[in-house]
Amino acid sequence: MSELLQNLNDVQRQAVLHRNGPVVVFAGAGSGKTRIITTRIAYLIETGVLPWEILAVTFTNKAAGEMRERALHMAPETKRTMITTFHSASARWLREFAGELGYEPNYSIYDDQDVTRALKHIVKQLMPKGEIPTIVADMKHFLHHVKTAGVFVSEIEAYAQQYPAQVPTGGVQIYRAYQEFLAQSNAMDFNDLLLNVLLLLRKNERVKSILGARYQYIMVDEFQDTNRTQFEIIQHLAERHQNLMVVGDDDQSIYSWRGATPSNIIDFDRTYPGATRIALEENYRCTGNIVAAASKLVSYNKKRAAKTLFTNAPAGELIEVHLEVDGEMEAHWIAEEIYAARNTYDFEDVAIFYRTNAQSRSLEEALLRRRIPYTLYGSLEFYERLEIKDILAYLRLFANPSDDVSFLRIYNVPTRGLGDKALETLQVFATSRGLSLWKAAEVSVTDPALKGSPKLRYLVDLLKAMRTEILESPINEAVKTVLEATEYPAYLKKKYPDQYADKMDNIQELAAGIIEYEAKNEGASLADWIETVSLVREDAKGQVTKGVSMMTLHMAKGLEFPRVFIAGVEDGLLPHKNSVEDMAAVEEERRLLYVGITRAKSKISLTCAKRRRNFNNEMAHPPSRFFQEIPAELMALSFKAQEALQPEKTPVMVSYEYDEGLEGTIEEGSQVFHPTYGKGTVHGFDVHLGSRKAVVNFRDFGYRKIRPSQLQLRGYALD
DNA sequence: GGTAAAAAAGTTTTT
DNA sequence: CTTTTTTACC
Ligand SMILES: Nc1ncnc2c1ncn2[C@@H]1O[C@H](COP(=O)(O)OP(=O)(O)OP(=O)(O)O)[C@@H](O)[C@H]1O
Repeated sequence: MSELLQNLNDVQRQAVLHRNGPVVVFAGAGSGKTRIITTRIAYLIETGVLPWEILAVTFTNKAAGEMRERALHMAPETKRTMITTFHSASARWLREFAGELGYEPNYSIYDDQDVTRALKHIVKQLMPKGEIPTIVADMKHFLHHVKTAGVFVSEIEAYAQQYPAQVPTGGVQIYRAYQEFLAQSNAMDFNDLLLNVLLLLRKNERVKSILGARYQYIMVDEFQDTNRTQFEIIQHLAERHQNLMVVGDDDQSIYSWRGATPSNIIDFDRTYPGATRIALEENYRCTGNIVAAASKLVSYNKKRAAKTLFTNAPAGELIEVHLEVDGEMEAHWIAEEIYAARNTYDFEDVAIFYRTNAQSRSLEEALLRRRIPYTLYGSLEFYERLEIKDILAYLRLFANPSDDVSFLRIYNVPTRGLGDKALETLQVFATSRGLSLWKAAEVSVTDPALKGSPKLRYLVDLLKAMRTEILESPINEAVKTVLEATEYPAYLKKKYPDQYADKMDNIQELAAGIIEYEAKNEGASLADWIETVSLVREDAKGQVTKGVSMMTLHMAKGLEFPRVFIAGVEDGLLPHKNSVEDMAAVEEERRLLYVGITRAKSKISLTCAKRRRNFNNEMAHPPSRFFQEIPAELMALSFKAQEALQPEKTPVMVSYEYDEGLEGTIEEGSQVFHPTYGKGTVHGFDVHLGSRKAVVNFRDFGYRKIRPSQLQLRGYALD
């Protein structure tokens, strides 16, 4: 028997040995689902399948990375197997085939911020008046919604007729204009990556036959989180060979807001009648107490498929519950615990999970104070810094000259005397000729009849020279070239004198990231690096776990750590306040906690804070309602937690002490409160620069004109 | 058209 | 409270 098969139980072995035909593995947390996939990849290779004939996809970069590492460990040949996320796989197929849809292979991938910029631009052109910010936000939400649901732009008209309530005014028009803008910019957003692959597989016989033949064996992990589009892509890819293995757990479905459809796995045999079904029941990861607590908790969900999960492991320690007065103290306590137990648990063995990224800050500070090393995962901060975005915009523009969003960003950065007026002229010109902005700028300064401005000519010449140089030199010099040619450092120094050094450090880090990438991927082009950066947004430095791992509960899925802390287990955070109204949403929050708890191999602590600073004001959160659902005998409560968790003191429906002020309309005579100016009285209204403003006499600041949306109503003056 | 000061917005979760 | 956007003035 192959050595690979020896680390498996009988059921797992059956799954790994399963050769042809569809199969679904449905099992609870820590039962070895990922182990099945990684072992099966290695085993298939060992028994003659070529590494590149296997495709393994999952959902998050973190989980894909973990899977890649485990597989590599078993069979080095898996280096040539595509083990990745849906989005990265799609991006790669589109580099090959996007030409069939009218894109250039060097298309840009637009992230959330780019999408917002593009939408702003479009909304401004289509609806010159009105509250642009709210429209942009609404439209973004709408586009995200329909595109996640798999509604193509060609289908939006019909969709709007069928579900008028789902489509805001102007939605159809905006969707069309948006796709046109992206096509013009040779760009795709994250949803387009999937939709375009699906479109090719549906409509293009050539692509379908090439991709359909390419992968003999396809495996999908975390299948409960796939959406309709992803499942359909997989169906097309597997149609010819029918060797599809999907693996998942409906109790770990935590991406419903991204269109995840757990019925994909629950009703798998409806799509593939006769598919083999394999259930795993033994948890190999956690202690008895952890399995018992998590199982009981998730059993409170009404919507779930029945399953058994047991462990032969000893009961181990109790679930530790700790209550603190505020977020800072909570973080402090966690840091002290980690430090005190450093001989039992190496820092690398410890993870801290939380519901929202914003919570990481106080935790970081506490760890820093104790000098505990840590790695923060999933923080997008680095790529959102303005200096990084600026440099990236230049590089992206050189990889894809049609990229208008990038052009708009660097057009006057560093400042070179090109303002809104000149931009407007350029935009009108570009639209009338159907050209990208850069191309339009080029034409307008070369065509003598158009007498483009000298400033614009300077920009065009600069960009052209830079592009030539960058495309001809090794990619690790690209950042240097941009800095030198644009004199960006001088601009930074002038504009941000005190942050200059920090910002330059960040840029250096970006440059170091390119060098490292180039070393790892021989012959990689600038476009390859940009794609990686757009899709796998981890920090530029090499991602070797150093110290304590910190991440959101979402990101923790699929991982495991000996020692786990979950911070902020409070009503309002977990379940999150935006979810408490809706039963289904609360069930998802419960699953989130289930996922978090089952990441722990030996010990877990759940902490909450009585009060937590939001931005302006503090809010009080009672301990999470989920504590009532974990058997009391499995929990070790600290003294303070004991008091707070008395059942009668934790009402099922919790009311919050949000400082939201009174309900009602602000009118003349209203007593109002403003975050900066404090208390004041409304003395009338005025239409100022297109928006309605309240004229307020503030007690300490006198008269100001303020948008009513910024004011909180505090009562009425007595006549 | 550039800049500083004032006002508004932002924190659910990810590709 | 911090960061981004808008406005007022040069
Ligand atoms: N047959 C086995 N014998 C011993 N250990 C096992 C066995 N199968 C899996 N394990 C171990 O159990 C742990 C959980 O396995 P794995 O990550 O594959 O589970 P999973 O089902 O994918 O979990 P989850 O759904 O919670 O992410 C891992 O540490 C793995 O090495």
